[in-house]
Amino acid sequence: MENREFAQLLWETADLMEIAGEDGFRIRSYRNGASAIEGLPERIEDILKNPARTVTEVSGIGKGLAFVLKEISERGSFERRDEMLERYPPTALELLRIQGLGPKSIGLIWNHFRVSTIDGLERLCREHKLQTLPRMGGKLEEKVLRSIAQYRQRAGRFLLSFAEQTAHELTAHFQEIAGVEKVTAAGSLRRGKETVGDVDLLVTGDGTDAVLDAFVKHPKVTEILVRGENKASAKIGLEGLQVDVRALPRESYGAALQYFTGSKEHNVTLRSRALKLGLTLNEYGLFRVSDNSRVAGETEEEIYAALGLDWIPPELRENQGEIDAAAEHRIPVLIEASQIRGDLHMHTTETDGRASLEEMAESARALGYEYIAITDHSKALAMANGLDETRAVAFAAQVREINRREIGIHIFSGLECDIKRDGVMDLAHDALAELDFVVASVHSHMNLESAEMTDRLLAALECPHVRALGHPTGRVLLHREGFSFDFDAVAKAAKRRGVFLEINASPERLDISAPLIRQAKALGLRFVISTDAHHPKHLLNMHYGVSMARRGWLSSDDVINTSSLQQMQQILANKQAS
DNA sequence: GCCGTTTTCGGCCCGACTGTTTTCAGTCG
Repeated sequence: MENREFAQLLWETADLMEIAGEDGFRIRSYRNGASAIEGLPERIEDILKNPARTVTEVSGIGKGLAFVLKEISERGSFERRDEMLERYPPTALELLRIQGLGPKSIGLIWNHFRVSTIDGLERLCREHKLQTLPRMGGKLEEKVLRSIAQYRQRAGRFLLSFAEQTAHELTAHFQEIAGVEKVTAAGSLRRGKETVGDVDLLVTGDGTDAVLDAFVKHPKVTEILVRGENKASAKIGLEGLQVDVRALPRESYGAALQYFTGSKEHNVTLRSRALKLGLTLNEYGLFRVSDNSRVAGETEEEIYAALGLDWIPPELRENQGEIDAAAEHRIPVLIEASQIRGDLHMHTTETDGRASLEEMAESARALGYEYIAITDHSKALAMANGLDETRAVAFAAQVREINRREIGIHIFSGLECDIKRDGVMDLAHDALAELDFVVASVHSHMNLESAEMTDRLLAALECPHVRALGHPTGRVLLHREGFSFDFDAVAKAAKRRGVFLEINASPERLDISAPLIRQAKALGLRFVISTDAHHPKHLLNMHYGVSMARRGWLSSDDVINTSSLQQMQQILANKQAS
């Protein structure tokens, strides 16, 4: 069983316990444990199996959770979870996604009406039965109905790229208002998370009231949720992305930025740390408990410093070891987008791309890149007119010819070669040998059993010409989970074979995720960040991949396409031993 | 349920806003 699955069971049990109205601190312990497991670079299962070790080594796992993890490993569930599922049907968890209802209300609704589904809840609202419960009224019924409609439309999350675009638009609009000083996006957008639930915009200056006004009157606003003195919330556009705009006094800008950047778990741990130092932290600043005097608040750096910590890059703020690392000056120097010197995965009109090789090369050169690899599809993707052996060999010759003309950027001949169902590469080895950079990817039969998929990937990695594993989990954000396989085994094989793991920067994929990046880095793997561009404008997606790499604690050394052209030529000339 | 340079017991993060109420619980971030 994978860490993600252990964590999932703890998360959902914690939610059910909250609905049952159990002790909040115990619930928090379950969530802390789940979070710790998700961020752990090693497999829980391995620790459990090793008699010389114990899972209580993991901070956040004590005797109680150790017992729970053992039980999960043995039979896939545990006593308290079973008990909770006897009291509440699992569909009740879905109700937590409906805005306006929390665990207390969901528990109450279940106890009174035995309703635990979205459809049932909708009926209660339409028949005005919800308002017969204490502290519930007609406005709540309306709000819940609206929330249900939106929930059904899009399950509440948005792609990072979409949220970023909305934030840019509003920021530009607000900055034209007189008196506005700073407009900054906080929240999961600032942390570079692959999907975003809502956008937080922080505004300072004298024009903040005008900003809140301009915001709620913005033509794209479809529903105003809150309009207070310091904060306004509204849904934007048909998609219903929620945007929160907060007006702040200048002296608490840093505190608010810190507070609203989150994550929630990071902040909780930070505030505990503050209390131990006799300080209290909120969105207005850091204060002494004894006399309420201000210690810090204008910048994030001074807040972290007052807590004895180095400044922590937003991408790391997930309460997964970054606070201890900051206390011990172990925060790595993270990779920056400006350090990327080439893009090693893109397509052209030769297969399913929208631009020619020359156009892609020219766009990459304009971005200041030193090199690119053209990696069109292989013949298994017939729909995309994938290359067969003859075309692949001819392509390699064509690229050698272009490079002789010195066009201002070096081109590596590449291929995104399909991994067939049985793990065999789509093109013959002697054709692959002609190419500089072969990316191996799965595009078919994604629903194999985990063991079969693992064998398939392991077999592909044995091909001596494979240099990178493309979009390793195959996930498509908000649409499709990644396929299941033994990541640990595959990563170890990739390490042994000298194969690089791709961090696919396409905003719909962002594959692999930060926890997997950390897990792979712990095994000593190196990475390549690639856009998988099918159009010149997609080359600009590189920074999303860099965000993922940063969330995975990577430095420039971990990523091969921060290398100079000369270094890259050496890396690619050095075929791995086999 | 976790944790310990004040603790093996007694703590455990903080505030704004809303709706339904007349003093506050629940939700949200």
